[in-house]
Amino acid sequence: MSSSSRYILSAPAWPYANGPRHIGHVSGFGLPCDMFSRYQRMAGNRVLMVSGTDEHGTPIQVQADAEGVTARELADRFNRVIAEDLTSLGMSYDLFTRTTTRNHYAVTQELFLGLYRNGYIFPQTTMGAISPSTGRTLPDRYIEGTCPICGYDSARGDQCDNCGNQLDPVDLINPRSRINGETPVFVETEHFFFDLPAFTETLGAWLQSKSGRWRPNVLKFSLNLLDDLKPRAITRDLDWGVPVPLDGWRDRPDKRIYVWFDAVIGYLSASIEWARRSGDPEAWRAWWQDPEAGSYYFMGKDNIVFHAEIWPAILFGYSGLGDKDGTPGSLGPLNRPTEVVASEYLQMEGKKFSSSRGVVIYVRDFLSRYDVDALRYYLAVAGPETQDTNFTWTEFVRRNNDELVANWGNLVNRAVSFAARNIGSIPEAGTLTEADRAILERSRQAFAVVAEPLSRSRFKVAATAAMRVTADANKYLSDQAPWKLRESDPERMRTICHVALQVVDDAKTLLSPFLPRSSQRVYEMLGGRGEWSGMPYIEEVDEDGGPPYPVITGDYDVAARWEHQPIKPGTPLQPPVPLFAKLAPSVVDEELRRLEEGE
RNA sequence: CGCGGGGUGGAGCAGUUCGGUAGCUCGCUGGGCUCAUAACCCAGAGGUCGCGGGUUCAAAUCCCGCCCCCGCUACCA
Repeated sequence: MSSSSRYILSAPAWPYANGPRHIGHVSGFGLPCDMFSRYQRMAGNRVLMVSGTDEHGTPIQVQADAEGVTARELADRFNRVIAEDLTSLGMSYDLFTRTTTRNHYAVTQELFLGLYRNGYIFPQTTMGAISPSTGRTLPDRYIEGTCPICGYDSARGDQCDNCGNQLDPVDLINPRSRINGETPVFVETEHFFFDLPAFTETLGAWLQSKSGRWRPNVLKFSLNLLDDLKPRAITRDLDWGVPVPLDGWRDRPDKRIYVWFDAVIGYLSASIEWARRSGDPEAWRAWWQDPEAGSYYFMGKDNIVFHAEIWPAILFGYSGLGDKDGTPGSLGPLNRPTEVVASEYLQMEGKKFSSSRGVVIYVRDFLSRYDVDALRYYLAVAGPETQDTNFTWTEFVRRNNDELVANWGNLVNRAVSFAARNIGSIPEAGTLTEADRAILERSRQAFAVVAEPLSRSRFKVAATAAMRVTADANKYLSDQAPWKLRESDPERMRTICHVALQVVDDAKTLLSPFLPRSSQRVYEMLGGRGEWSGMPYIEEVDEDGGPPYPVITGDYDVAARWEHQPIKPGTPLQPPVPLFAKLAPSVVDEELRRLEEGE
């Protein structure tokens, strides 16, 4: 490991365990984080990428009730489904766990206590809606009724869709539960509140210091939120969740910590779980307490408030750094996010993704028909990086055929098959011409050119820059036309092949963060052995003999390095199998028909 | 209403922070090549940068006003 090696925490948002993942989900939190992490590892940094399924909260309880299973059973099911989805995408998690582990409960309670002791959490009695049949909190968004302002009869508990006014569910006329139609009762209930206003100054200064680094939309949005910070209830009347770790509360079956408070703590608890599984229980500290360590959080834009406001506030408060000061909890002070990387939304053929309306393509279905790297490429170059973008099958087929296949796949194919047929192995380079030196120099410089945007999560620019190398190489081959030199100048032909294969090798390195699977194949084509791109796998684990559960993990200490590596003359070459499959135009119609049938 | 994002040749986008008459990946037209998954290479056509004002020697880029699209509200990132 080089002396410039940094500890990098890669923190992709925790998918909610209420169904399989579709490509809109993974376009925001998943694949961007994996591309970033793979690059950082190749650049020699110590990456820890942790996440898991977020399994608490009312929506899972409601869905479980509807299916006649327990919340735990529902969470178990989708935890496994989601772990499989993410593994098949090649998401290089060091640990993908879940929020229903004993470890997570303990860490969540520790952070709650740290904040409580520092005065950032306080109890307060409020009026809350309760479902009379279950006794559970009925969140505002599950209540509807007649708007007291305009008389619209399907106003939601928090806002009227008709007149746009903000509402309080207590004021609704004829309030009813959206879950089962019953009339909610409003009762006095005691809850714990997180004192967000106590972090206004701290968060403001912290956010200001990120100016120029973060994506402007994230920063602007976050700064705006500061004007109106209110204490936030972080417990609910519910039995599905992490118990409140205070005397008189600990054993109550009807009070639990709010799902969003415990979900963000997952980043820390998963790091601690990873450390314990790795054999050094203290190993997590390098990523959370080393002042030089970086932490990068990836999510969709709807999660900005939790990652740029609430989670930093929790970390400040636990570290004793809010407006009320305090002392760090027993884990010690914890690093705040270096950057919150939020994506916009992916649309599906011009519509919002909707599983119930069938406007959706699930990861599993997608990958059963198409190459994972084709999806990764599409989302790298056309994903919702700074604005909403539209996934269309036409565009997917086009990107796959005209860019991935025609440009990169074809370059590999023509370069390797020509050399294999005419030479049989990687040839030595003879005397280099001006053109040879130019293309080699360009591909070598590309490492810095691509690294710069990649390290700033500008994937579109980075992937395009990497693809430019393959276009240059295609041009080089056409200009040099080695096929004309078979008889007249075999020596020159061999040099050209050497140069072309070297650039192919460089390009496969440059494309590895985006296309790990195909880069592995090119690596093998050119004589590489063992693992170039580390791939995740699922492992069954338990906690001290407790119930088993699947985690995603992997060994990513592999051959891939972010650097030009000289190819080895003499390495035998075989005529290659095409790297990517060209898609028939009929794919568009087939998929659009599937979409229509789903609706 | 408010907040955020966007409106650039046929498509998808970059450029707007620190103004100097427009770029990328494709498509299209014509030509070339034949190593390669009819892939590759060259040339060309195609844009008054949403609309209207303003500042300036000069604006896609700064200022003012307006229009339209998307999201922040929904089982859903």
